[in-house]
Amino acid sequence: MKNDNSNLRIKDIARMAGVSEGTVDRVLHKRGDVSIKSLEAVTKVLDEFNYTPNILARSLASKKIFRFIYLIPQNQPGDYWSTVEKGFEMAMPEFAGYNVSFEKACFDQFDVNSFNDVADKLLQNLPDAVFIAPIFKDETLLLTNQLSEFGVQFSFIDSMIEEADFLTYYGQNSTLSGYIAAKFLVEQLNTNDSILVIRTKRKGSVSNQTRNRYDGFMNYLKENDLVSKLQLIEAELLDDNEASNKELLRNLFNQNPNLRAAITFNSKVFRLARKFEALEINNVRLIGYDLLDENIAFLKKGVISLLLAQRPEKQSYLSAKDMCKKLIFNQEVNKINYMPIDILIKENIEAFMHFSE
Amino acid sequence: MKNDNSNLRIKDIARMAGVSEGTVDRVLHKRGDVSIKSLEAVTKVLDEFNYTPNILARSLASKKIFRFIYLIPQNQPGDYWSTVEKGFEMAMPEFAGYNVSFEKACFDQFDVNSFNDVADKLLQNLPDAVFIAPIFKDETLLLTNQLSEFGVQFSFIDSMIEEADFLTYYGQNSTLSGYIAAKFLVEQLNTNDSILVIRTKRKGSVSNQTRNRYDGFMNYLKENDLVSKLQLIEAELLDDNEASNKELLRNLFNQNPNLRAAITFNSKVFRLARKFEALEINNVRLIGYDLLDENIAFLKKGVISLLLAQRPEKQSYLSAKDMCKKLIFNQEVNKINYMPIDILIKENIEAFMHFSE
DNA sequence: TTACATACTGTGTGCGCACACGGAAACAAA
DNA sequence: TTTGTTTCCGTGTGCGCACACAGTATGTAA
Repeated sequence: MKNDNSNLRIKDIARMAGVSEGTVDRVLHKRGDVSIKSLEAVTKVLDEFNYTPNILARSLASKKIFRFIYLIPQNQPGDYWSTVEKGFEMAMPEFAGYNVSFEKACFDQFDVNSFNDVADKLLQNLPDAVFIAPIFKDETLLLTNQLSEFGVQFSFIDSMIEEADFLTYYGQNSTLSGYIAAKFLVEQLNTNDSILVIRTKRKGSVSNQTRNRYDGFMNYLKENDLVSKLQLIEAELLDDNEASNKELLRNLFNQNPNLRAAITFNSKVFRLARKFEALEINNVRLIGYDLLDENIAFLKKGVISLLLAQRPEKQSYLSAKDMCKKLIFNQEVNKINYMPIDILIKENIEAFMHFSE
Repeated sequence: MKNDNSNLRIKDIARMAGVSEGTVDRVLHKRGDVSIKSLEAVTKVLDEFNYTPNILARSLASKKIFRFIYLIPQNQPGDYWSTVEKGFEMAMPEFAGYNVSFEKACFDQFDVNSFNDVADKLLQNLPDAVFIAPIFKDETLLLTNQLSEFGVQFSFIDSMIEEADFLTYYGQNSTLSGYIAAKFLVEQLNTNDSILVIRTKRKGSVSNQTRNRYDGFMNYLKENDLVSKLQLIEAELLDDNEASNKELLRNLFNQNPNLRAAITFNSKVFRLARKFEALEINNVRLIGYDLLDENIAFLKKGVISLLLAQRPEKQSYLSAKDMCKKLIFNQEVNKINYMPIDILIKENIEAFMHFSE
């Protein structure tokens, strides 16, 4: 290719190839009805000048409407998945001009049937692209295989299934984020101090993310030979019994005066913080994950020392943007994208939140 | 306004207002030659249906080319200002379709005359928008006053001049970033430990940013009553004498066995790190600013413990984007935007860098 | 020969908008 | 009356592209 002359038009290509604009159009859109001779002539000129269509004109003239659907867990304002949804909502107005429409399809993350239901409905009315949070691995794979078969592009957010032929993945390196949490948690501890590790099972299942974070956490302790020097106390809180949870914590702290740090690997550290506040537990370093409204409030108050975050709204926004790049702008995109692991403390949370709009 | 019917066209507005498309066009562009009666009729319909033009069609039909110019210090690959420039370069292809062209105008940040030269040249051939890093306050104000007079929009990056009538500012809260640096630096120190504070004057001047960071740093120490408990050792490195700098450091460390932490407030902490490496100084917590290539390398090696960053490439990119929002998409933008203060350590730098592309 | 299918190609129209141009209408001056 | 001026308004064209449609050329069968 000679140069990136981007103001070259179909008309110019046609003239140079010695054919009409219609023929060039047929080549560009692989519509057929073109003789081999013409095809070669056009392709040659196209390559030589590295023709790129004017996206504005294309979108203006085209009647094609792109249907994008996102499959994520049902959510409430302020929780994790609502932030993910916000990212898609940010993308909507930006790409509306290019005839992209977004549809939402939520499922119950604790009910695989609800996932299958929306998956079935989706397959009956195929969209142009799908974004999936693959909570249910096997069922998701079933869906994505079908999508591949029909030539429908799809992307993963939050976590990924390596076997599937997805366009992009945006998510966090959870193991690493557990590792980092450990580093900050033990920083100021002395030998024989204790760490409280809270593991909440929700409806009997532990998510991949949560498990990976725990593994990363333990890796750090092992690598730095801290397992023997620090005492690890693992406890499990019940999802629905606030009173007994509080009692449990009270006892734990009474029995372990050296308890100086606490961590939980799901996004609900605010529940722990709430208890800490109620029990007037100070001098305990508390670290958690994700920027839920309630987590942020406790971080600002100083009950939570540090939060690790992963910009969930960017995950969805960039997924959508990449899909447009691929389908509309015909650009290449990067397949696997690990989000930065943001370290948030009382002092930098304000600017961080404000910046994300 | 009734609704946000965005697929309403000029033709529809014209019909509803009982005038021709040309008249609607004249109203939209304030081109005059419209009777009061028509003006009112059109304005009424426009408001009622909250008409928004189709940006794609507008850009396609319009022959206007937007000239954006950015005024930043001359830079070398890998240094701070080159990252700022990268942000503008990222914006270029994204907005090229909308007929936006970017021009670069660099000056010597230690020579006010060079700034005045480019400012003069700029005024002789007025662009549509200007982005300025206001290194020289008074001279910048002289320029921006002229720009305001001619109705040329301008934005500040890195730092701002409050008196000027700028469109946006993107930059860091430097005082806060100094405060946070102090928090992380003293975290693991004991009473009577010493902190080395390196202050490099470049060509006799200290930038606002650097001074603010220092102030924030001292604020933290005062607020936490550490000034008396920790010993502060201030030293000044020379810009051009590596050998004597090394000697100076060697002596400092010999004389102060309690030296456990070091910090410098400009972006060149790698120079300090280099000396630390050469002198085989370990066990000293070193904190610095900004993600220069060399800083990152020392962070990964463990010589630098922590870097505070401010996403300079986002500052310029978002400035450019906001300018387009204002001038082309006719959207409102937020005036003052503090960047997040990113906390980078060995473990999370990789994903952070990769993510920023 | 005509009729008709096949293979390919060029032209025309419209997407929504910007903008030039040529007018009409009303009125004043000659 | 004619001529000119001012004020206002509608129409036509083109931006680069997608796509429908009407062709032309050639071959094949009746």
